[in-house]
Amino acid sequence: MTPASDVISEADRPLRADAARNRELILETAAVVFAEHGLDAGYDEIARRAGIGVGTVYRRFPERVELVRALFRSRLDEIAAFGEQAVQEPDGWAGLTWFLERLVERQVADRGLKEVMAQTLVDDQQVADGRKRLELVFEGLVERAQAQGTLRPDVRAIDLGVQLVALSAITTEEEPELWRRYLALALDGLRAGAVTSPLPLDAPADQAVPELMRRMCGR
Amino acid sequence: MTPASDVISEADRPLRADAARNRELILETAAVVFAEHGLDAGYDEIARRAGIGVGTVYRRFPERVELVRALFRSRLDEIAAFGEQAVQEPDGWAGLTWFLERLVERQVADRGLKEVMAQTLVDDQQVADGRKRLELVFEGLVERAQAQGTLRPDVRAIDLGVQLVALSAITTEEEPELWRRYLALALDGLRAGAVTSPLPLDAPADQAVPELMRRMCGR
DNA sequence: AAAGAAGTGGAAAGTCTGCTCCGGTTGACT
DNA sequence: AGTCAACCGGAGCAGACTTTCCACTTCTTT
Repeated sequence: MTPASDVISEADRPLRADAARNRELILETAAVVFAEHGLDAGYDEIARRAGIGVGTVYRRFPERVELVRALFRSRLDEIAAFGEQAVQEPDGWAGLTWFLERLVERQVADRGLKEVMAQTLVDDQQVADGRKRLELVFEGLVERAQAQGTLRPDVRAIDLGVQLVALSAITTEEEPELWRRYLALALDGLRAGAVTSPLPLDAPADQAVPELMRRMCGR
Repeated sequence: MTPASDVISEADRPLRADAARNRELILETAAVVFAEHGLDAGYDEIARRAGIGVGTVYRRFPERVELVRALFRSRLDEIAAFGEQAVQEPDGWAGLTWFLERLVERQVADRGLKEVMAQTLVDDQQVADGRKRLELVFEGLVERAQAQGTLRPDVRAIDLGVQLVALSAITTEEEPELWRRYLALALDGLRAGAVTSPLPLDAPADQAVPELMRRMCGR
């Protein structure tokens, strides 16, 4: 059908100056809108706030996933970097709790980020890599704190992930920091000294996690 | 305009046999549908499953709240009864945890119930009374366990309510009981012995609770 | 500066969802 | 049994949201 050269040139051709400008504008605006309304905010909201037509948004990002990818590829690495920073702290418990606080702070401030971290709308290599990196650093922190005897030995990193997503729903307009109270309670239950009896179920299997996270984010 | 007698007779007139039958059918079906999809499930879903027309549902319950009221008035009392049963147990901690388990079980099984308990769609005296009764019995259980020195003294009943709603989102098709693991973790953080440092914030103020609950139920 | 390719805006078409309305049916009452 | 008000079903209307389309503008190239 179409010669291969056409396909390549079509994909690689640089955007026209005004189109490139608009692309940036869309990304900036979408970052704000997604943070407020989550990943399925309307395109017209983005267009309106950016002061451009809806058509322009659809032309640049015909698939919503593309927009999401473009926005969150770097964000996940940014978050993982916090984890690597937390490893610097010699006290495993202190490092872990510091990391958890940073994570919830981010998720509370950005609903879109929360949804991306909770596995919704994935299927991108780079996003998957970012999340994988995050998982690894998370597991490292957990295992270290357990080795130091401060974190209870019967939890896995995914348990903390689940609690994190649950916690990040605990905010209000008037009391935006409320989650900190419940994080403190949860942390007191995670200390090695808090163990009373074996946990009644195993941590969720890997393949169950995506559906779980989707549910926790409100369908 | 209309004579007063007309208004009265209109309100009091008993339903025709077929209409009464359908009303029951709607209630039965709505109980199932609300349990599955939450309080804003579509009326057509209810109609379809009941094998009747949408119009019939709308005619009988023009306002959704009326349907919700009719369904949940008794349910809340039923739940409060669990609390009163829990008081029988002399060990305050055992009674409280037993009660919490019953609550989450119910909320996980019935999304509509969860939303009603979480203060959404209220403004009915009887529903408000039911919730009030529930609150009181809850506070009683909390205070008793604190007096017995098993529950940490720095939490209030509303804290348990918040954690409960958060926990009841933790379910999956394949692992419906998963919430039990996280309830166990939360409980370990609620024991008197788990206190490490003062909680960083106060429990949410009463007037902040409705918005909080609404957010936690997914908008 | 002229030509044409690329990009734009927003009106209009398409979709989805909640609700109403009315021709036809059923049950209650005499 | 006949009359009529109450009730039924579901086609279809209204409004919100999503997506496409194209006449017009802007940029790039020669």
